[in-house]
Amino acid sequence: MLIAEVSDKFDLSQDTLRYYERIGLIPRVNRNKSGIRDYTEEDCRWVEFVKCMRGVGLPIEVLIEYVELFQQGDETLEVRKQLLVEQHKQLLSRMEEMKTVMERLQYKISAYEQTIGEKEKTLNRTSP
Amino acid sequence: MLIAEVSDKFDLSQDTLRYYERIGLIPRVNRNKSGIRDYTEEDCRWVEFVKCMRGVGLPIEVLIEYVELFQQGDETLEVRKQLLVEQHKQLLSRMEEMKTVMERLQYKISAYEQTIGEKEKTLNRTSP
DNA sequence: CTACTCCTTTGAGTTAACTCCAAGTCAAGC
DNA sequence: GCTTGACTTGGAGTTAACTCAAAGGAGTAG
Repeated sequence: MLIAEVSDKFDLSQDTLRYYERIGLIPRVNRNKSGIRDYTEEDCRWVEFVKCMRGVGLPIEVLIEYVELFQQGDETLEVRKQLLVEQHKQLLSRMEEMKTVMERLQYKISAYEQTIGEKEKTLNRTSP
Repeated sequence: MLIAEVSDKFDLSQDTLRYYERIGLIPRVNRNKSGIRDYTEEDCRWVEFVKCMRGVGLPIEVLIEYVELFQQGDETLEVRKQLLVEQHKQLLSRMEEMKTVMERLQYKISAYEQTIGEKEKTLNRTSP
Protein backbone atom coordinates (compact mmCIF):
# COMPACT_ATOMS: atom_id res chain seq x y z
CA MET A 1 0.00 0.00 0.00
CA LEU A 2 1.34 3.41 -0.96
CA ILE A 3 1.54 6.33 1.41
CA ALA A 4 -1.18 8.20 -0.49
CA GLU A 5 -3.66 5.41 0.11
CA VAL A 6 -2.74 5.09 3.75
CA SER A 7 -3.09 8.83 4.06
CA ASP A 8 -6.60 8.69 2.62
CA LYS A 9 -7.57 5.59 4.52
CA PHE A 10 -6.75 7.01 7.93
CA ASP A 11 -7.20 10.67 7.23
CA LEU A 12 -3.66 11.58 8.19
CA SER A 13 -1.43 13.69 5.98
CA GLN A 14 1.54 12.06 4.31
CA ASP A 15 3.70 14.42 6.28
CA THR A 16 2.19 13.17 9.49
CA LEU A 17 2.70 9.56 8.47
CA ARG A 18 6.36 10.22 7.68
CA TYR A 19 6.71 12.16 10.90
CA TYR A 20 5.21 9.35 12.96
CA GLU A 21 7.64 6.92 11.41
CA ARG A 22 10.56 9.27 11.90
CA ILE A 23 10.01 9.62 15.62
CA GLY A 24 9.30 5.92 16.10
CA LEU A 25 5.59 6.16 16.76
CA ILE A 26 5.19 3.35 14.26
CA PRO A 27 7.86 0.84 13.25
CA ARG A 28 9.89 1.57 10.14
CA VAL A 29 7.95 0.92 6.95
CA ASN A 30 9.67 -1.07 4.19
CA ARG A 31 10.60 0.62 0.91
CA ASN A 32 10.40 -0.96 -2.52
CA LYS A 33 13.31 -1.15 -4.97
CA SER A 34 12.97 2.51 -5.80
CA GLY A 35 12.91 3.62 -2.18
CA ILE A 36 9.19 4.22 -1.90
CA ARG A 37 7.25 3.26 1.23
CA ASP A 38 5.14 0.14 0.85
CA TYR A 39 2.84 -0.27 3.84
CA THR A 40 1.95 -3.82 4.86
CA GLU A 41 -1.26 -4.79 6.59
CA GLU A 42 0.61 -4.72 9.85
CA ASP A 43 1.94 -1.23 9.18
CA CYS A 44 -1.63 -0.14 8.62
CA ARG A 45 -2.71 -1.69 11.88
CA TRP A 46 0.01 0.30 13.63
CA VAL A 47 -1.12 3.49 11.98
CA GLU A 48 -4.69 2.85 12.98
CA PHE A 49 -3.69 1.96 16.51
CA VAL A 50 -1.60 5.09 16.91
CA LYS A 51 -4.28 7.32 15.46
CA CYS A 52 -6.83 5.85 17.80
CA MET A 53 -4.63 6.18 20.88
CA ARG A 54 -3.46 9.67 20.01
CA GLY A 55 -7.07 10.60 19.45
CA VAL A 56 -7.85 10.14 23.11
CA GLY A 57 -4.66 11.80 24.21
CA LEU A 58 -2.21 9.04 25.06
CA PRO A 59 1.17 10.74 25.18
CA ILE A 60 3.43 10.29 22.19
CA GLU A 61 6.38 9.24 24.35
CA VAL A 62 4.37 6.40 25.82
CA LEU A 63 3.40 5.13 22.40
CA ILE A 64 6.99 5.38 21.21
CA GLU A 65 8.04 3.32 24.19
CA TYR A 66 5.38 0.77 23.37
CA VAL A 67 6.69 0.42 19.82
CA GLU A 68 10.23 0.02 21.10
CA LEU A 69 9.20 -2.64 23.57
CA PHE A 70 7.22 -4.41 20.91
CA GLN A 71 10.25 -4.61 18.67
CA GLN A 72 12.30 -6.15 21.45
CA GLY A 73 10.13 -9.24 21.33
CA ASP A 74 8.54 -11.52 23.87
CA GLU A 75 10.74 -10.55 26.78
CA THR A 76 8.82 -7.31 27.05
CA LEU A 77 5.31 -8.79 27.13
CA GLU A 78 4.87 -8.07 30.81
CA VAL A 79 6.20 -4.51 30.58
CA ARG A 80 3.98 -3.79 27.61
CA LYS A 81 0.98 -5.08 29.47
CA GLN A 82 1.82 -2.88 32.43
CA LEU A 83 2.13 0.09 30.12
CA LEU A 84 -1.34 -0.55 28.74
CA VAL A 85 -2.76 -1.04 32.22
CA GLU A 86 -1.29 2.28 33.30
CA GLN A 87 -2.77 4.07 30.30
CA HIS A 88 -6.11 2.45 30.93
CA LYS A 89 -5.96 3.81 34.46
CA GLN A 90 -5.09 7.28 33.23
CA LEU A 91 -7.98 7.26 30.81
CA LEU A 92 -10.31 6.18 33.56
CA SER A 93 -9.32 9.04 35.81
CA ARG A 94 -9.59 11.54 32.98
CA MET A 95 -13.04 10.24 32.23
CA GLU A 96 -14.05 10.69 35.82
CA GLU A 97 -12.85 14.27 35.73
CA MET A 98 -14.78 14.85 32.54
CA LYS A 99 -17.87 13.39 34.09
CA THR A 100 -17.83 15.81 36.98
CA VAL A 101 -17.17 18.72 34.65
CA MET A 102 -20.11 17.65 32.53
CA GLU A 103 -22.31 17.62 35.60
CA ARG A 104 -21.11 21.09 36.43
CA LEU A 105 -21.88 22.26 32.91
CA GLN A 106 -25.29 20.70 33.12
CA TYR A 107 -25.92 22.54 36.35
CA LYS A 108 -24.90 25.83 34.79
CA ILE A 109 -27.08 25.17 31.77
CA SER A 110 -30.07 24.56 34.01
CA ALA A 111 -29.33 27.77 35.86
CA TYR A 112 -29.29 29.63 32.54
CA GLU A 113 -32.59 28.10 31.56
CA GLN A 114 -34.05 29.16 34.87
CA THR A 115 -32.83 32.73 34.46
CA ILE A 116 -33.97 32.97 30.87
CA GLY A 117 -37.37 31.58 31.86
CA GLU A 118 -37.77 34.25 34.50
CA LYS A 119 -36.80 36.99 32.09
CA GLU A 120 -39.52 35.83 29.74
CA LYS A 121 -42.13 35.81 32.45
CA THR A 122 -41.26 39.40 33.33
CA LEU A 123 -41.47 40.35 29.70
CA ASN A 124 -44.89 38.77 29.34
CA ARG A 125 -46.12 40.61 32.38
CA THR A 126 -44.92 44.02 31.23
CA SER A 127 -45.79 43.81 27.53
CA PRO A 128 -49.52 43.36 26.92
CA MET B 1 -6.12 38.63 47.07
CA LEU B 2 -2.63 38.93 45.61
CA ILE B 3 -1.48 37.07 42.56
CA ALA B 4 0.90 34.96 44.64
CA GLU B 5 -1.97 33.62 46.71
CA VAL B 6 -4.13 32.94 43.70
CA SER B 7 -1.19 31.20 42.11
CA ASP B 8 -0.81 28.94 45.14
CA LYS B 9 -4.51 28.41 45.58
CA PHE B 10 -5.13 27.15 42.08
CA ASP B 11 -1.70 25.76 41.29
CA LEU B 12 -1.20 27.98 38.28
CA SER B 13 1.95 30.01 37.77
CA GLN B 14 1.73 33.77 38.06
CA ASP B 15 2.81 33.92 34.44
CA THR B 16 -0.09 31.73 33.47
CA LEU B 17 -2.51 33.87 35.44
CA ARG B 18 -1.24 37.02 33.74
CA TYR B 19 -1.34 35.26 30.39
CA TYR B 20 -4.93 34.16 30.89
CA GLU B 21 -5.92 37.69 31.70
CA ARG B 22 -3.97 39.11 28.77
CA ILE B 23 -5.73 36.92 26.24
CA GLY B 24 -9.14 37.44 27.82
CA LEU B 25 -9.59 33.99 29.25
CA ILE B 26 -10.62 35.72 32.46
CA PRO B 27 -11.96 39.27 32.77
CA ARG B 28 -9.51 42.01 33.62
CA VAL B 29 -8.48 41.97 37.26
CA ASN B 30 -8.52 45.27 39.17
CA ARG B 31 -5.25 46.85 40.31
CA ASN B 32 -4.75 48.71 43.58
CA LYS B 33 -3.37 52.28 43.77
CA SER B 34 0.13 51.02 43.07
CA GLY B 35 -0.91 49.02 40.03
CA ILE B 36 -0.82 45.59 41.63
CA ARG B 37 -3.48 42.98 40.83
CA ASP B 38 -6.05 42.48 43.56
CA TYR B 39 -8.21 39.45 42.84
CA THR B 40 -11.78 39.55 44.06
CA GLU B 41 -13.81 36.50 44.97
CA GLU B 42 -15.37 36.65 41.55
CA ASP B 43 -11.98 36.80 39.85
CA CYS B 44 -11.05 33.66 41.77
CA ARG B 45 -14.20 31.93 40.63
CA TRP B 46 -13.27 32.77 37.05
CA VAL B 47 -9.80 31.37 37.52
CA GLU B 48 -11.17 28.21 39.01
CA PHE B 49 -13.75 27.86 36.27
CA VAL B 50 -11.19 28.31 33.52
CA LYS B 51 -8.75 25.92 35.12
CA CYS B 52 -11.47 23.33 35.42
CA MET B 53 -12.68 23.72 31.85
CA ARG B 54 -9.19 23.83 30.36
CA GLY B 55 -8.40 20.73 32.36
CA VAL B 56 -10.86 18.69 30.33
CA GLY B 57 -9.80 20.30 27.09
CA LEU B 58 -12.37 22.97 26.29
CA PRO B 59 -10.73 25.13 23.62
CA ILE B 60 -9.30 28.44 24.76
CA GLU B 61 -11.12 30.36 22.03
CA VAL B 62 -14.46 29.07 23.24
CA LEU B 63 -13.74 30.15 26.78
CA ILE B 64 -12.59 33.56 25.59
CA GLU B 65 -15.84 33.92 23.72
CA TYR B 66 -17.75 32.96 26.83
CA VAL B 67 -16.00 35.67 28.84
CA GLU B 68 -16.74 38.23 26.14
CA LEU B 69 -20.39 37.28 26.03
CA PHE B 70 -20.57 37.38 29.79
CA GLN B 71 -19.27 40.92 29.84
CA GLN B 72 -21.91 42.01 27.37
CA GLY B 73 -24.58 41.36 29.95
CA ASP B 74 -28.01 39.78 29.93
CA GLU B 75 -28.61 40.04 26.21
CA THR B 76 -26.22 37.16 25.72
CA LEU B 77 -27.78 34.75 28.18
CA GLU B 78 -29.22 32.55 25.46
CA VAL B 79 -26.01 32.49 23.41
CA ARG B 80 -23.97 31.64 26.46
CA LYS B 81 -26.31 28.81 27.31
CA GLN B 82 -26.02 27.48 23.78
CA LEU B 83 -22.26 27.66 24.02
CA LEU B 84 -22.32 25.57 27.18
CA VAL B 85 -24.74 23.10 25.64
CA GLU B 86 -22.43 22.68 22.68
CA GLN B 87 -19.42 22.07 24.89
CA HIS B 88 -21.39 19.60 26.93
CA LYS B 89 -22.17 17.75 23.73
CA GLN B 90 -18.53 17.77 22.68
CA LEU B 91 -17.45 16.37 26.02
CA LEU B 92 -20.03 13.65 25.76
CA SER B 93 -18.78 12.53 22.38
CA ARG B 94 -15.19 12.61 23.53
CA MET B 95 -16.14 10.50 26.51
CA GLU B 96 -17.80 7.98 24.26
CA GLU B 97 -14.68 7.77 22.16
CA MET B 98 -12.60 7.29 25.28
CA LYS B 99 -14.90 4.58 26.47
CA THR B 100 -14.47 2.54 23.31
CA VAL B 101 -10.72 3.05 23.42
CA MET B 102 -10.68 1.86 27.00
CA GLU B 103 -12.54 -1.26 25.99
CA ARG B 104 -10.02 -1.82 23.28
CA LEU B 105 -7.17 -1.40 25.75
CA GLN B 106 -8.87 -3.79 28.13
CA TYR B 107 -9.16 -6.33 25.35
CA LYS B 108 -5.48 -5.99 24.54
CA ILE B 109 -4.56 -6.29 28.20
CA SER B 110 -6.53 -9.52 28.46
CA ALA B 111 -4.80 -10.82 25.37
CA TYR B 112 -1.45 -10.05 26.96
CA GLU B 113 -2.45 -11.86 30.12
CA GLN B 114 -3.49 -14.84 28.08
CA THR B 115 -0.20 -14.92 26.21
CA ILE B 116 1.87 -14.45 29.31
CA GLY B 117 -0.09 -17.17 31.04
CA GLU B 118 0.64 -19.60 28.24
CA LYS B 119 4.34 -18.74 28.30
CA GLU B 120 4.43 -19.59 31.97
CA LYS B 121 2.72 -22.90 31.46
CA THR B 122 5.30 -23.83 28.84
CA LEU B 123 8.06 -22.82 31.20
CA ASN B 124 6.64 -24.91 33.99
CA ARG B 125 6.41 -27.88 31.71
CA THR B 126 9.99 -27.61 30.50
CA SER B 127 11.74 -26.68 33.71
CA PRO B 128 11.39 -29.25 36.48
C1' DC C 1 14.15 13.01 -24.68
C1' DT C 2 11.16 16.03 -22.02
C1' DA C 3 7.57 16.81 -19.03
C1' DC C 4 4.88 15.47 -15.31
C1' DT C 5 3.60 13.39 -11.16
C1' DC C 6 4.52 11.09 -7.07
C1' DC C 7 7.51 9.94 -4.14
C1' DT C 8 12.12 10.56 -1.28
C1' DT C 9 15.08 13.11 2.44
C1' DT C 10 16.68 16.72 5.45
C1' DG C 11 15.74 20.63 7.61
C1' DA C 12 13.19 24.72 8.46
C1' DG C 13 8.63 26.98 9.71
C1' DT C 14 4.22 27.19 12.30
C1' DT C 15 0.80 27.19 16.05
C1' DA C 16 -0.88 26.87 20.67
C1' DA C 17 -0.12 27.51 25.19
C1' DC C 18 2.51 28.71 28.00
C1' DT C 19 7.11 30.40 30.27
C1' DC C 20 10.86 33.33 30.84
C1' DC C 21 13.32 37.74 30.74
C1' DA C 22 14.61 42.68 31.17
C1' DA C 23 13.65 46.93 32.82
C1' DG C 24 11.11 49.39 35.88
C1' DT C 25 7.84 50.62 40.12
C1' DC C 26 6.52 50.62 44.77
C1' DA C 27 6.27 49.67 49.81
C1' DA C 28 8.61 47.84 53.83
C1' DG C 29 12.65 47.09 56.72
C1' DC C 30 17.12 48.63 58.42
C1' DG D 1 18.12 56.99 52.06
C1' DC D 2 19.20 52.46 50.45
C1' DT D 3 18.16 47.78 49.72
C1' DT D 4 15.13 44.01 49.14
C1' DG D 5 11.49 41.63 47.28
C1' DA D 6 7.16 41.19 45.18
C1' DC D 7 4.99 43.04 41.74
C1' DT D 8 4.30 45.52 36.87
C1' DT D 9 4.75 45.58 31.52
C1' DG D 10 6.00 44.28 26.81
C1' DG D 11 8.22 41.17 24.35
C1' DA D 12 11.11 37.19 23.47
C1' DG D 13 11.88 32.10 24.10
C1' DT D 14 10.26 27.24 24.54
C1' DT D 15 7.98 22.80 23.63
C1' DA D 16 5.03 19.58 21.30
C1' DA D 17 3.19 18.11 17.31
C1' DC D 18 2.86 18.74 13.31
C1' DT D 19 3.45 21.07 8.50
C1' DC D 20 5.87 22.95 4.77
C1' DA D 21 9.68 23.60 1.51
C1' DA D 22 13.72 22.61 -1.33
C1' DA D 23 16.22 19.54 -3.95
C1' DG D 24 16.24 15.41 -6.17
C1' DG D 25 15.08 10.42 -8.01
C1' DA D 26 11.87 6.95 -10.47
C1' DG D 27 8.48 5.78 -13.58
C1' DT D 28 5.04 6.91 -17.08
C1' DA D 29 2.86 9.80 -21.21
C1' DG D 30 3.61 12.09 -25.32
